[in-house]
Amino acid sequence: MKLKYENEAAVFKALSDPNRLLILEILQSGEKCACKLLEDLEISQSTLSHHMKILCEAGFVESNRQGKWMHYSINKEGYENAKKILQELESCMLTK
Amino acid sequence: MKLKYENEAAVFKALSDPNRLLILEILQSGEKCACKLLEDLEISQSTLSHHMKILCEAGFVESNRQGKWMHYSINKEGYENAKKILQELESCMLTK
DNA sequence: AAAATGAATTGACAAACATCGATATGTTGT
DNA sequence: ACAACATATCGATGTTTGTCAATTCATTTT
Repeated sequence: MKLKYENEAAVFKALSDPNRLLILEILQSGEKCACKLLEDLEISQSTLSHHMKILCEAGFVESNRQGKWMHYSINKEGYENAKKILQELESCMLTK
Repeated sequence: MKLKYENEAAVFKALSDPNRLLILEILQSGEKCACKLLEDLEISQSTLSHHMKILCEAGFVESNRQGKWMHYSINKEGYENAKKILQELESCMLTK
């Protein structure tokens, strides 16, 4: 089923940008607000927002608004899902 | 270190295309020659060759020429590497 | 209600990517 | 050496992606 591969490809696509990997690493040390991420990440505010959307949609990050600040934190589900896909890909369990 | 993230991003980028995931799955059932892959994969010969190069360079696939046929097979190292990166990313062990 | 502030969205643009047809390279059999 | 075949490379093209500045939206504070 072609759709399946597209969903799975999207998961890895989220991990295929250096800035996004850096964001994930920074978040490993705990929840951060967007403004804090911006300090560490020589990119514009709109670019950061764009990356965060991709990471959230792929399940790697959770967001929660606290007042006017947006707080981001690691969502373990994304990692579990990515590892599961890798595992299935490796053991020939994907359904056609 | 910026370079580190680029190398890691390239690993996941290799997995971020539906056709390449399909190729990996097909190879799970054993070594295949390019012509066999071409039969299953509604893409042109040059496109297949391009994808195989990416998969090989990212460490997911090994190639070995047998006469005029090129045989491709799964390279476990790529999967181990990808899982290692995911694990490090998850446990905050990446060196800055 | 108005001003201020943080984040998301929009529109534009260049770089990267997937794809193809055509051509080149490498291998086998005549 | 040559013809046939399998694969790789090249050049072109349309699409996707990462990026930014400008704008809009949401929230808080005055």
